[in-house]
Amino acid sequence: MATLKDISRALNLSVTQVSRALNDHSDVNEDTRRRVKEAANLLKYQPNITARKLASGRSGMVGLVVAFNPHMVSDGMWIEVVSGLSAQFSGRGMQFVLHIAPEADAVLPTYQKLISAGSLDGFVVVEPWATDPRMDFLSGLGVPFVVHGRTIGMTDYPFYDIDNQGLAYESAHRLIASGHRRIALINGVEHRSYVQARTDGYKKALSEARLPFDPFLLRHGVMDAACGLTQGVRLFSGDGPPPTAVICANLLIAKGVYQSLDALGLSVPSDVSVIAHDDVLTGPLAAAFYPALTVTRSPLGDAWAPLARFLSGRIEGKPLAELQEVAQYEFIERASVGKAKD
Amino acid sequence: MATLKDISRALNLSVTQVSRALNDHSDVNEDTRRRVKEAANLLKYQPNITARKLASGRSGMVGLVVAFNPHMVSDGMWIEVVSGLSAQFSGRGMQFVLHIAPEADAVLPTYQKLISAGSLDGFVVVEPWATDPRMDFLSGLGVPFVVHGRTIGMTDYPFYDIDNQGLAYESAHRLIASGHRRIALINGVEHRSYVQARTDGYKKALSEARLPFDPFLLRHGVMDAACGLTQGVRLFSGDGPPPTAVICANLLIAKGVYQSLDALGLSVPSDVSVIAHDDVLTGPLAAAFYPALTVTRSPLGDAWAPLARFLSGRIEGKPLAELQEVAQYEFIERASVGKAKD
DNA sequence: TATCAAATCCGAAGCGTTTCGGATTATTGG
DNA sequence: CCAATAATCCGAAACGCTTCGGATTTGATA
Repeated sequence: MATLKDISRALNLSVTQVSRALNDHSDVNEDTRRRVKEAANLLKYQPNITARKLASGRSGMVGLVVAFNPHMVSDGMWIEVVSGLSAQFSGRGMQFVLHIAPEADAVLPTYQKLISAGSLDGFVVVEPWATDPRMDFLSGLGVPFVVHGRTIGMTDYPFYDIDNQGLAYESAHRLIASGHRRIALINGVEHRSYVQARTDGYKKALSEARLPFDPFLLRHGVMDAACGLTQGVRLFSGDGPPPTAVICANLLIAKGVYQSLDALGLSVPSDVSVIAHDDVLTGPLAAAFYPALTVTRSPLGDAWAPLARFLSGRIEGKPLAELQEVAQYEFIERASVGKAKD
Repeated sequence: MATLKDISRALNLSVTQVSRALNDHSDVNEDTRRRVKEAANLLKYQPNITARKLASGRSGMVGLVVAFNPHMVSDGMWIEVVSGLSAQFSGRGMQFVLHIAPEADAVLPTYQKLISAGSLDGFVVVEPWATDPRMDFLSGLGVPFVVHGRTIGMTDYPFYDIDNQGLAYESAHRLIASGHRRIALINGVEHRSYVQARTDGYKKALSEARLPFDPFLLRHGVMDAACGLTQGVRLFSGDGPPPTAVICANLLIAKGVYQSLDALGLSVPSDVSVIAHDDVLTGPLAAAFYPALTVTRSPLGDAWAPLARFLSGRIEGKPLAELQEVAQYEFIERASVGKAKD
């Protein structure tokens, strides 16, 4: 483990100058810089980020804190999030670590501990709620963070989000344009901000078309196939009059809905039209929809790069305006939407 | 963020003494210690682990480095591992973090980086191969680590393992005792050390009974239901003469095997006997086997506490003898094993 | 030639903690 | 009453890095 001192000794330079050379400061001779970097390579120098953090306040380490919940065991999305972010940050010479808090109540204290322990430079927070204490907490402490998604209302923090309201609006709007009057929305768990945003978009489309909002047609649940299946059954063979179209918050739900329709002897799109949102997760799902599924599409994987960029930007003190983005989705028309029968 | 200096000032003590008081050193007056701890609480003092690491070489942070592989996305076991370990370490006042390397080749360099960066005290390594470069690498650097499982042969490092050879041996032995002569083993991916150990136990039972080893009956694959299903089909409707019993490396495989037998019109245990190993994972699997499944049982969750204990023991320099354990499994006889027909 | 600015360098302080070596006081045994 | 011992305490150095303020050299400018 070579140190700055070793390099400085070898080159007959001061530790100061070696440090400045390696960190690309301006006041060091180009030739010196070259020699220093050469020597650093030769000696396999790796900066001690502990010492760096102590001296400069920056460690180059950022983290994600999530509460353990039993549901996540079966939900591979976590790995996707963590490895996506990990790759992006290590591409920027930073370290990304995951910390699992034992329960939801422990998240804020865990932040507190990690912060005052002084080992992390910032955090990324995922799956925000419509109103979320985490952002307030971190803001209050002045700790840099970036959010995947955003809260409703004022967002004075960096974030990357997709146009959830827009995609729900457009899905509903297109179905309405095809003559549908009873449109269901099978959404994620309530109070997640993106869930709420989609509900808003859905309602907006309804009200613009002067269609009534029927609570029977709005469903919440964890976004898996089981949810799609059960909600599908309830919608199409339940108490109320069934919808003629359904919007699914993701592909798994759509899969469940297809299964339920199959079981009930209903067919897509002649009996029921379906639109889903496609997060483009890796894994064995998707692809195999028949009839081919019309979707709004925005790859989850597109989020990691901007999230990493925004968080480092925040740490470096860039202005907020450069650190916020709401990405567009793509509307992909396939075969699962048809004219409403009446 | 109070520091030691703040406390020392408030109490008119030296920083040294405050540090020693908080760390339970011997040469500090009981009364002083009490006062110090009180003040620390009052000022919400949290030790700066960055500074601590720099001064003492210990940060109280340990980590797990795993290579990203697409398969893990669908495999919830990771969350289980990470959260189990996380809980145990935080119970010992330590931090546990996960670092995902972009690919298998990047694991060793990632260790290298994290080590010379000087932020972690040690590592836990999981899913060892029969011969595994990670242990050699870490040993060579003198970095503390603990292994979940162990390599074949000399193990001069702390580990927690279960008696894989024993459970495979006993499973095979019992089936042989019930008159079975053709016994299949659907095992995990080759070259994992626990997979190899189980193969060894299986072969040992065969050879003790003077039964031939038939490569047709030994299957390897990722340990999920799909594997159990396909291997089941191949075993029981494939080229070779089918077995009368099958040992499954975990419950998911067993589930797939049950499905395959069901599909082929074979029944348990009259046509085929089944024994599986039960890791007792949380999640929606298991439980629903009919007929009830005979298993060897050793909960994965039992591993986290000893692993954490062993790693901190290693860091504190405890002797190796106290830091190794191979846990016993339990044999649970249920309804899936019967006499062999002939 | 004197002056100034730019380029390049360095010493020293400081980040918050641990720890070594000793200092001070109180206690005990002879 | 003195020396030895135990109980408590403290100053200062160290960990490896960054950074502030200034020093030195060079070249251009007036």
